Amino acid sequence: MESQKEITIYDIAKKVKLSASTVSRALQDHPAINKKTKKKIFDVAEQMGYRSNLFARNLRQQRTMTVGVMVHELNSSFMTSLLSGIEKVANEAGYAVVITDSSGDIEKEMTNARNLFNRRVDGVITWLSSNSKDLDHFTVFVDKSIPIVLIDSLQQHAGITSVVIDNRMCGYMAAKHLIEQGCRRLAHITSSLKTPVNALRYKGFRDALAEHKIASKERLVVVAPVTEEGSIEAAGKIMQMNPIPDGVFINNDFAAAVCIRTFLENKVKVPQDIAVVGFNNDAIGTFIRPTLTTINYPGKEMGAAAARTLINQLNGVGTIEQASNLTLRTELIVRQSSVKKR
Amino acid sequence: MESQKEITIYDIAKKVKLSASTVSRALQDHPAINKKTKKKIFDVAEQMGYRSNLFARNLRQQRTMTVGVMVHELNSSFMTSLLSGIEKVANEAGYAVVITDSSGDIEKEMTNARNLFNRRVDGVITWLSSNSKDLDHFTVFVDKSIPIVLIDSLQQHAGITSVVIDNRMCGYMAAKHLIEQGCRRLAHITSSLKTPVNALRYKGFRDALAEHKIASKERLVVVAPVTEEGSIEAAGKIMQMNPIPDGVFINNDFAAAVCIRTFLENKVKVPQDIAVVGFNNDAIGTFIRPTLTTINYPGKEMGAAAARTLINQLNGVGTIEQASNLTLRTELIVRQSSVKKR
DNA sequence: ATGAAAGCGCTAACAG
DNA sequence: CTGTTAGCGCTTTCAT
Repeated sequence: MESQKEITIYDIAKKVKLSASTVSRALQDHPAINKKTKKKIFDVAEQMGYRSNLFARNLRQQRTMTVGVMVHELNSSFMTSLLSGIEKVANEAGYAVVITDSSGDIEKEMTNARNLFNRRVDGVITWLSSNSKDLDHFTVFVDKSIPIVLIDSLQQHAGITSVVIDNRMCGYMAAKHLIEQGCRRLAHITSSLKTPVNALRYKGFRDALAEHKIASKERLVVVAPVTEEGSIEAAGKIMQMNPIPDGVFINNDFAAAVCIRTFLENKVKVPQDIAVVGFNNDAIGTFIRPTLTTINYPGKEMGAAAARTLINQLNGVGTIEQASNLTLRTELIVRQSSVKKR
Repeated sequence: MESQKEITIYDIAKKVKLSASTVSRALQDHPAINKKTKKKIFDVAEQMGYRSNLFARNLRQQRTMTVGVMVHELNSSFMTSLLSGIEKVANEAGYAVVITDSSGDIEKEMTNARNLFNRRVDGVITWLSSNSKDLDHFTVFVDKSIPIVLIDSLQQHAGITSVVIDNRMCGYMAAKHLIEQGCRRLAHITSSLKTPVNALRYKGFRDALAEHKIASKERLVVVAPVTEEGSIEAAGKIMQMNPIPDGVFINNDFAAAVCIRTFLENKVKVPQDIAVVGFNNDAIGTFIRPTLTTINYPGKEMGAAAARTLINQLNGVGTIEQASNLTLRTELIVRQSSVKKR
């Protein structure tokens, strides 16, 4: 059927009776080539079914037009948004995206880093697990001046850019909104206060309380894993508080959804008795009743921003120092679960 | 700090006073190389910070150890499962995974195919949008004998393998289960009967009815888009039927969740008045009350199977003809929404 | 405006 | 067991 043999620029050169260099230049739209010559070469290339050989070009140019993406778990819908943002920007800039998933395994993470390194990716975007990990496996990249962009990580490291959201502001917005709805006894449910991200959200939460001269009591904080059982238990603890809080900021939409259900099952009205603000803007928030007030976590935008930052660095636009930390705006999405006033 | 210059096998060869070929062979663990020599070469390579240059190797071997993944929309959580399955298998076999997303845009899909082609991916895995599209942009791959695996598509095309689930069986299982629960008047909600996938599910549904000598009435089928509004409307239509159906198979978990909510809001009890079976095994199914009986859609397994099939083809194990259609087992997950009997 | 020639780093006959 | 040699397809000085 088809010729199995790949067409090279030499084949084209022979056909048009010119040198390979000229063909190469024409194909790159080099200015110093005669317009007619170019057109002819393009036509012949098309007709012969030529496709450029990227490795040969890569080998020559010492770059791959590829960005590596390392994630520690390929499961949440946040991941899809992130990837989608990265893919869009990278593709538009002519870069391919290769993904690796370490499934939370630190060994595999190192292997993946090594593989990407060997594949000579031009840059790396990575989403580490939330617990503070050291960045040793990235030093290979740093040493070779391969740019790295970290997503949602507060690690500070020379030569590494981070794309984050303003977590303190998120906590602040959540609490402020609850206060504006008339809440005066605010609780917080979180999976842990040890991670920098969560700690910052809690700090913002307290800042808002302080600003409104509301005492923030540590015993109104419930630490619980983000599981169905954990959240039911957390909701139980909230309901046992005396007096019961009139507003709660829950650090995760799924947990918030379970809590709301638990509250309602126990005749605690939402938002009348207790107003609820979640976190993430998961699809679940619009499904449940009352619909869930939450803070949007802009996954796709973060992915896009990370890719854009990386590519700018690759193009030498904007030095690494210039923006070693990019903070994206988040927004409060007000729905029914928190609105006490009309 | 570090030498910016890349170490090549020549540098190693010079250091150990051997030829580059020997180094190359040693690094590949070639059997015909002295153990001691190997060890020495490995050590020196390690110490000099050598990393193999994949393009050079690719250029030489005419393959990239890369599989391309094309999806038509990078948003559902099904996508993440799929990718996760693909990534795992591909990575274990030493392949990198590059993803592209066409965002439902047919133009972009063709460009992506072209790009992957130019990047010389060794094989392609793709998930097309459900409406029957022609496969013209894949002929380039077929012509060059680059294997392609289609996911969840019933397209039949020479040289293209499909990984699918048994959709007819899914519909059959759903209906059979409802019948076993005592339902005798079964309805079906689907987004369309025109897609082959949905048509097959409906066929299975009817087959089960026929098997139990239950009349299947076309007017008990509701076609509605999978949106909140669409599903509320569909639920309304079901409730207006006279007599009201005592069981319904809804082709999507989200739609099923909305329907259940709508039923309950209208004092139609689930499962007592109407038993519900959904489809997909979304996370939402365990969250709602009653919890949702559904059919598991094995995304990760499909991804893994697709990758495995592809890699087998690349390795020459199992010809294309041998398994041009791989059907994965699905299972019914029984939860509260369908159980009438104790 | 075009060509000649070298070389990117690696692998695989072939030869010893 | 190891070395020699050629070449994968492309880009890019340096000439002309």
